[in-house]
Amino acid sequence: MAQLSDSIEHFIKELMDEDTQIELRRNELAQHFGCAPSQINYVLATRFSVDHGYIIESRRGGGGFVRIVRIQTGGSGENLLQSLLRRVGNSIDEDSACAIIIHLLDRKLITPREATLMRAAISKSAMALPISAKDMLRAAVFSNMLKQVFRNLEGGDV
Amino acid sequence: MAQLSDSIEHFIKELMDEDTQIELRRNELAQHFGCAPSQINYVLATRFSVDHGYIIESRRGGGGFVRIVRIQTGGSGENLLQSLLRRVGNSIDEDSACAIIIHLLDRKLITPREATLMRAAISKSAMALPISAKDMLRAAVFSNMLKQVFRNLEGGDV
DNA sequence: ATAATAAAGTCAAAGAAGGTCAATTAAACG
DNA sequence: CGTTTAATTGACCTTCTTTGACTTTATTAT
Repeated sequence: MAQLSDSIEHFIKELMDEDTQIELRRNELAQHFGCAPSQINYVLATRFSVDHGYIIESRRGGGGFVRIVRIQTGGSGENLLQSLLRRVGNSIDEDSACAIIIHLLDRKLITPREATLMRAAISKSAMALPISAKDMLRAAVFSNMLKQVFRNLEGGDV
Repeated sequence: MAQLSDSIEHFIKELMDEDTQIELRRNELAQHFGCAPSQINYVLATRFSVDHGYIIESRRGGGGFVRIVRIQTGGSGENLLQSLLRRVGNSIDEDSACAIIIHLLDRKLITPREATLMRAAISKSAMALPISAKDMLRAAVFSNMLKQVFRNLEGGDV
């Protein structure tokens, strides 16, 4: 984790901790890490995207800010499943799927072990077959796992 | 054992020693041995394959790395994984796969939640795609999950 | 209003890794 | 020997990160 981007990501997540929302100054943060301000945008784009379960809002000009909002489940978890399934659709690439997994992990809906298991199931190498529609296949497998996760939430048995 | 590949293999195994996991810079290593970087890939592919009990992960770009993970060193686990992988081969039907999952569960190698997750990933409906070779696909996905299970992921980062 | 200033955003290019593959060379085997 | 297998190399590819020049938008002072 020697990368700047990773450090910044970590720093922000520390800051948020329990809170579902924080505001920060892009330039300050950049200065704190001794990097170009646009570096912050990069981190936000790659680690705090909607796929990751965050929404970014901001304002320019004097007194500007960047607000990072962690998307709320809406309680039951049912809504989340639905929106995730919609996001997956019938085709999804590996990175986007990983982002969703990380989100589930962030939300403590799955354990780290489960996260790695899910990643293993949808990884490129798992899809390494003589077929072209890998993303479609991944979507099918992944959707099924997602449904299972949310079924598990309701204390199901095997 | 004058071969370059053998030296590199040996060097890496020395490095790992007790640890079940190390990270290294491909280019550094190549430089250290005065060889082409792709030589490292060759060594990894031929001496640190899953059959040999290792899993390779990597990341490109700045701060990139190659991670070598030794699967379940010692114990009876190693043989189990290997025999399971052999059993799966490159094609397996749903029932056989389920049998394996139940076996893992019995042995407490996976949790009930993980079991359901695995079943979800390889179920008929997950494979419901316009492709004929469902069993082959299932084998690929399932093998990947098995390897994951047997990985030592105490420091489970995702 | 207008100009100056203070943010943040965009995008493309450069840099920093690792990956792939095919061609050559060296070893091992029959 | 000739042939098959293993090792080595190099050219080219893909992915991720970092930076910087330029743009847009908001606030504040004139």
